[in-house]
Amino acid sequence: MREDTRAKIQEVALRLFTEQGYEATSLREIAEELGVTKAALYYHFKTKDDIVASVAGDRIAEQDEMLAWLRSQPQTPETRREFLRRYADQLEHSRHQDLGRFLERNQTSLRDHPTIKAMRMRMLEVAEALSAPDDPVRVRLRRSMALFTLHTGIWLTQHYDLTDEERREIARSVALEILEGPCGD
Amino acid sequence: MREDTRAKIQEVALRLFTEQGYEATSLREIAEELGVTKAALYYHFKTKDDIVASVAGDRIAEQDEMLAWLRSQPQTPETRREFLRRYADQLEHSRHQDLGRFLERNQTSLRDHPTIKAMRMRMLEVAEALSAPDDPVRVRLRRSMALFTLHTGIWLTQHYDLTDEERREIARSVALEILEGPCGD
DNA sequence: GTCTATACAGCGATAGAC
DNA sequence: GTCTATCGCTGTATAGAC
Repeated sequence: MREDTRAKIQEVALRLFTEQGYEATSLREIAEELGVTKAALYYHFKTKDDIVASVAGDRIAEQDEMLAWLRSQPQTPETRREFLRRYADQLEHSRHQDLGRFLERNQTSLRDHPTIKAMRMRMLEVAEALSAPDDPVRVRLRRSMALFTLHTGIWLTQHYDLTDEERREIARSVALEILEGPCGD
Repeated sequence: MREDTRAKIQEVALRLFTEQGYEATSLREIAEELGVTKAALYYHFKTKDDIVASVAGDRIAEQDEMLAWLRSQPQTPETRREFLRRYADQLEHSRHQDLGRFLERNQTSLRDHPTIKAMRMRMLEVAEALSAPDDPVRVRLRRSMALFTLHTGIWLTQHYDLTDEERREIARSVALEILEGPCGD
């Protein structure tokens, strides 16, 4: 019963941070929802930031895995397409989507947070790894935007009457369109 | 001398909010940088949020203007291209770029702020107005991503050794590429 | 009109009792 | 492992000096 207090804190905190924002959510709120006091949270986590860091760790490992795979493959259009599909599949898992939504919505608050900095750096590395060293900047930018479409697309289509699966499918197909440029690079 | 205290507050506040985040910047910081007390700020602005609202007002008017122009034109590829160019030109003015960067980085903090809500709604309306009522969702999404490229592109290319003008030119050309899709819609 | 002085509740964080 | 009590700081508010 007491063993998973830590996990419950992570769960409640991530949900409230995503709904209301990181800074707008007080430790008192989190504690009250769990039926404990603020100070009890400080037994499990050193700081408020620390709650976030504990959740973000897994995601970094996955990004590193994706990056290693991408770099181990030959730089071909098919590799890039396959990477985008894998990336989209990863986003489907709701835990990542929750974490992703949280990070997207709390960029400023967490800008100087080391774990979050590491995650953003990985994101840029991934975007860069989609291009060869001699590709011009505009090609790099276009491919980065393809990656961003997977993240943004699901949010941008929220106000249409679609299922989540349809949203993902549309985001995926637009991302693939953008990836290789007009009339196939 | 005292007349432009208000303008100076807006200027300093917007800069600090952008650099450090909205919630992470205290009114004491802003006041100290201007050589006044916190309470002086409350003479000029009712609340902290109110400082933001006062800055965002101008931008909403401009968005409405852009929207009115776009809706008054025939829905052709050339209209859309021209709109993207005008939008990019507007972004060039540093005041808008500052405001844009600020908003981008403080989405959560300001989510429930009425003026900011109005701005985000305009942004989505603009993205929607790039498409006809019977365009499929994937075409709408692609065109929205073209618009976003103008905002994001300048940030994404920050770590290359380019002038601001080169960055804008690249963002503009990639946005135009994305706008009309593979092999020109 | 423009600002200072002062007060207040709530915040993240810490110390120490149980 | 959780509590109470407390710290310095925040945004907000008002009374009153000039």
